[in-house]
Amino acid sequence: MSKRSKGRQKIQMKRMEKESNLLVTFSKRRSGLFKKASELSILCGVEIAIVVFSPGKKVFSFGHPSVEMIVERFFAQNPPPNSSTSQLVEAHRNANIHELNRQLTYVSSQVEVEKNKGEQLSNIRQVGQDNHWWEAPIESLQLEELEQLKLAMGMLKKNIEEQKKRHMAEPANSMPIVPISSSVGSGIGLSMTPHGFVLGYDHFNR
Amino acid sequence: MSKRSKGRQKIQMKRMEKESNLLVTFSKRRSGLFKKASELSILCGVEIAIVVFSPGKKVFSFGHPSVEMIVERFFAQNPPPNSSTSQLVEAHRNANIHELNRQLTYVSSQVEVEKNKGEQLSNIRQVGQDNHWWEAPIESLQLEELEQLKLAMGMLKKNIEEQKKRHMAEPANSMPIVPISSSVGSGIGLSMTPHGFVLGYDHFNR
DNA sequence: AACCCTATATTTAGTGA
DNA sequence: TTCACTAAATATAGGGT
Repeated sequence: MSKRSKGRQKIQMKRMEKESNLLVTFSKRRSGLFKKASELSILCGVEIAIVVFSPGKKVFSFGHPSVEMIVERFFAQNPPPNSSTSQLVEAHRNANIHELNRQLTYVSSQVEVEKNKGEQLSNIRQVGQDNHWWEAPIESLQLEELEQLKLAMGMLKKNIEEQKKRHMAEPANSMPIVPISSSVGSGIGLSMTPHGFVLGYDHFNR
Repeated sequence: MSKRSKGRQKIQMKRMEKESNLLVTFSKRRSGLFKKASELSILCGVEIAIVVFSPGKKVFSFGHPSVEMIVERFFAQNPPPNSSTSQLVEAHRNANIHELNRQLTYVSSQVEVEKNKGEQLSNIRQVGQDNHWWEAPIESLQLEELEQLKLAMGMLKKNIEEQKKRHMAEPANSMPIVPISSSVGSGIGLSMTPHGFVLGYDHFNR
């Protein structure tokens, strides 16, 4: 009970040996990667999409505003040679699911608004019953609500994950899910910095 | 000169105010994000693609094996039976699952931030911890936002249920993970590659 | 804008429950 | 498999050049 951990250890940058650790690491890092992407998106107000195939060949994605939108943008700038892809995107755009997407986006925006309000929140007051929570100053209660929301989100997410898993994914096998994605753009850019490796010309000017 | 630096400072999770800092931050974080992606790819031997639009609207991408390939794989997993329409619809459904997942990830991260902020901001008010609104209606809480969320989630789940029914056999594809490549912009081609970037960058070491 | 530095903020490998 | 924890490894604001 004294030394319970040796702390984080340095690892070689090569494929992990132990499959078990690999799986755990994948999960942790994927999560961290998505978080970073989310932060980048928020902090800089930019669009980003990520698509990852897990060791089990399942697919995971992150996108803001959405993977589809980014794909569309991509193609809008640089029409793809292969039309099958664009067809998919096209079809997707017209899909009925748009409604659902819209709703989630809406909820998301609401949370965002709430966040900002909460920031300047230190003491407050009323919430007219007629006021929409996001339009009127909110009180501390919201923090609890957010707390609940967070919890609920986690639960629902887990639920979805569960359903997804039950249906497709599976024991040591594949059974991929097929989503959307992106491709090349026309811009130029890409300039890995730190120590070299700059290509392209990104003159961040507006 | 005593203190040349205050060290890393904590920042709010919201769009950065100062455009100048935003640009610098974007550059740094994009770089970090790509590095993380690269590590994930190497450590776990998985495929991943990222596309980001800079504040200046230029495109940056990372991909292993390449963004294009991953995109293709995305759509290629399920070979077209015949009707392009059904295929598209099918792909669309699958895509939706991930998109939703992605949305949840995003919103959750936002809520998380606010939650933490809220914790240190107040302890006022306590909602019955055992009172889970999604399991039983709560009286004192007029959570319109949660209502919205729940509604959206409900639809989401319903939608997934449907997809499940429609979704069945799907040959697991394998597709070996190939070496490198990835490209940026229309022909420029340079890119970040997990196994060493083709342009000398000291294999991510500090 | 790209880098360098430094003091912190975050992330995460390894372990145990 | 999912959490929780801890300490070491990294990532990065902020400030200079």
